[in-house]
Amino acid sequence: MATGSAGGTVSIKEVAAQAGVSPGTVSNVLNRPHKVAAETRSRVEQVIRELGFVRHGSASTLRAGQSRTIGLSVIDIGNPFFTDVAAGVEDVASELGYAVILGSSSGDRVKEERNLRVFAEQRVRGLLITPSDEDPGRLDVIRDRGISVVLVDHPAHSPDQCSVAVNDITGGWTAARHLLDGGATRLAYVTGPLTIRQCIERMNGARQALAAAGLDPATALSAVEMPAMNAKAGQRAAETLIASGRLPEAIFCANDLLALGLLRGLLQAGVRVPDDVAIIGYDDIDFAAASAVSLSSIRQPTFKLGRIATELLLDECDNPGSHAHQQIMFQPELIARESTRHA
Amino acid sequence: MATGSAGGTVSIKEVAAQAGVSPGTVSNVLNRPHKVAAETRSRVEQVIRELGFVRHGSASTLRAGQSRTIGLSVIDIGNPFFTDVAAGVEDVASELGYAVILGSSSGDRVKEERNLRVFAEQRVRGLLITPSDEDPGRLDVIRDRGISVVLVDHPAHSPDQCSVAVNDITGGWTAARHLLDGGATRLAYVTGPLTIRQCIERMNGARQALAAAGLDPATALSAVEMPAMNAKAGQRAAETLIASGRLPEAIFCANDLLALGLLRGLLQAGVRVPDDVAIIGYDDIDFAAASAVSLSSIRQPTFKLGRIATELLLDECDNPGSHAHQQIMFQPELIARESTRHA
DNA sequence: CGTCAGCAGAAAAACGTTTTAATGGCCTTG
DNA sequence: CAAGGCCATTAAAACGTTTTTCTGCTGACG
Repeated sequence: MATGSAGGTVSIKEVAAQAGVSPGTVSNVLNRPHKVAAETRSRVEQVIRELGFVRHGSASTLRAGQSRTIGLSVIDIGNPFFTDVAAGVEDVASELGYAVILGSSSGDRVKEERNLRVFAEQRVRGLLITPSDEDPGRLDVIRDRGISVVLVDHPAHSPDQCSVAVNDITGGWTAARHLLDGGATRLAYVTGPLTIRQCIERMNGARQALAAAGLDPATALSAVEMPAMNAKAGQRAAETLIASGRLPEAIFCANDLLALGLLRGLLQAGVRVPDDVAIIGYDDIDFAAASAVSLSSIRQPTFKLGRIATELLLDECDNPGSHAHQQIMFQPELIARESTRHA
Repeated sequence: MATGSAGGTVSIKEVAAQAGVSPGTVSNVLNRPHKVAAETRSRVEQVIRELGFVRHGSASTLRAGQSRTIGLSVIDIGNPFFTDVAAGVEDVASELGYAVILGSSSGDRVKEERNLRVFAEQRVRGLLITPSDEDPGRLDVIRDRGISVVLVDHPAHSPDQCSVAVNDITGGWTAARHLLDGGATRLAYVTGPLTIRQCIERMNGARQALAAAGLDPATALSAVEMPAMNAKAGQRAAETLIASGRLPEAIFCANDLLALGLLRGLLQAGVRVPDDVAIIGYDDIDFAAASAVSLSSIRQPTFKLGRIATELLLDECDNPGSHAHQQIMFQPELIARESTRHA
């Protein structure tokens, strides 16, 4: 009941007039209820309900100098990894009344920059970003405006900012170690662009594991670099590998999307998994367990990543004085399934 | 180069002063470049770059009375169906310089309402929403403020608004028809809450197909209603069906997530698919083709849904005079794979 | 040569809030 | 009883744009 169907938009002034108080008092009811006498407060609240008043966010942002929105810039919203992160972010933000502005760069530098500009225009309160490369100047548009930034799935290089990440070196190490344990000595690494930090570090981790096992990483691990990190690219990687004539004994994929595409490509070509080739992915997305041959993977605490990043960001925004920057690093976890079942 | 590292935030006034013009002229350079003499314009643009000026979106929104943001409210951002829609939306919006505010309701009425309020506060230019139920009053907070709404994956009931949907009756009909073609006569329908329109209509479509085939829908199709529509719920549905002692000959799932979970559950219990039970899902998400037994499904033009909905919305916003409301209805498409392979 | 149209730009008001300083009433205290 | 302090509230300025109205100026035309 009591929805103001007054057509147009009702401002704080009209509420004030109707309640017989000044606009300032209405503002106080909204933002510092304890400063208003109980009786006045309830009268104002009553009028607010009757008139269906909704605070004009832009006016509030303009005057107060800070907004109730945060920006979220991910690389690919089509990837369940980022979707899970986004769900975590949305969860916390919505709880606290923050709006989340979404930007997906698709790995496109121009698009990422355009998104950052939109965030800057909106004067987002803070920004959560999984940077698509190492360019440190990229975020200047944002930082120049004093907007806090938390890096997601990317460790901060300096101690003056927060970050939430998962150790990709360990992850790569674990994956390769697992393949070695299965008896493989000739490995391939199917990856996205090697400009992406995650791709490089997972590879480096794998190399370290090979070296530690007494193998020469240069010959024991051949990289297949694809321009994208989705299932389609994985399928094309399968074609490439098959066309090359000599399949490796085991394949480590930089993410599950690549792995699922690769798996499909190989199975279609009559390659048996894991008998002919073992495969391990990365991220442990929900669908990894349901694939044709269930996919071994490296699990990351995705939802948590989003939640904690958002909590850190909002803490930094709300308590600039007491906030201590944190660089949180989670450890990934091996999930062994059929695709790497040892003989 | 030429990034204004002037720390704080630079306003249109400072640009004006620096360029020796009035703030109004700077505004014109920004919004109506053709009204400004070429020489003046380039001088102002030069200063804008030098100072690293970025328009304050809130001030602009406040004064102009309209924002450059749109709201997107979906039911479950974790579902690839909505993710694909979101990708389409983001694509168009970002191209046109609009920011997308994301809200995921998780089917929770309270959360949806909270999100709508946030959209209202932000004075979004327009709203794209997949309503989680039929409640017509839900959107009043939005419509009272004159914000355009386009329904996504939901046909509009009245001709005074736009909608983009896919025919769920046809989809249900097609799915059931396909199962009947495989020789099944005892079917089950694994679905989410039957308060969700899509779930009901797909069921009704299936029933019509049964009736048309001379079967009694009441006995030939038993519904298994789950509280959620994700893989976990699908797996639990498998347990339910197995516990019931008598498996149907074929199962139609209201979406692919349910189907994938169900498939996994059945396979783990030793049920052979499609030999013992055929399964068909809905949405044809990317992962349907890669599952243990590749999943037959009903494909919807998801990305397109998002793109077109956004185009309609922005057309409605930008040309309120000439805009003609459209209720667009796509037809779904059967994708037959192994999970319904006929004997 | 005078008038008028057209154009570039300036000045100022306005958008809806928040916030600071000011006001008046009431209670406490000496 | 007077002075001071506290409290709830008000008045008014400010945030950074956009937009409308207005002012000079230039050039064209009769």
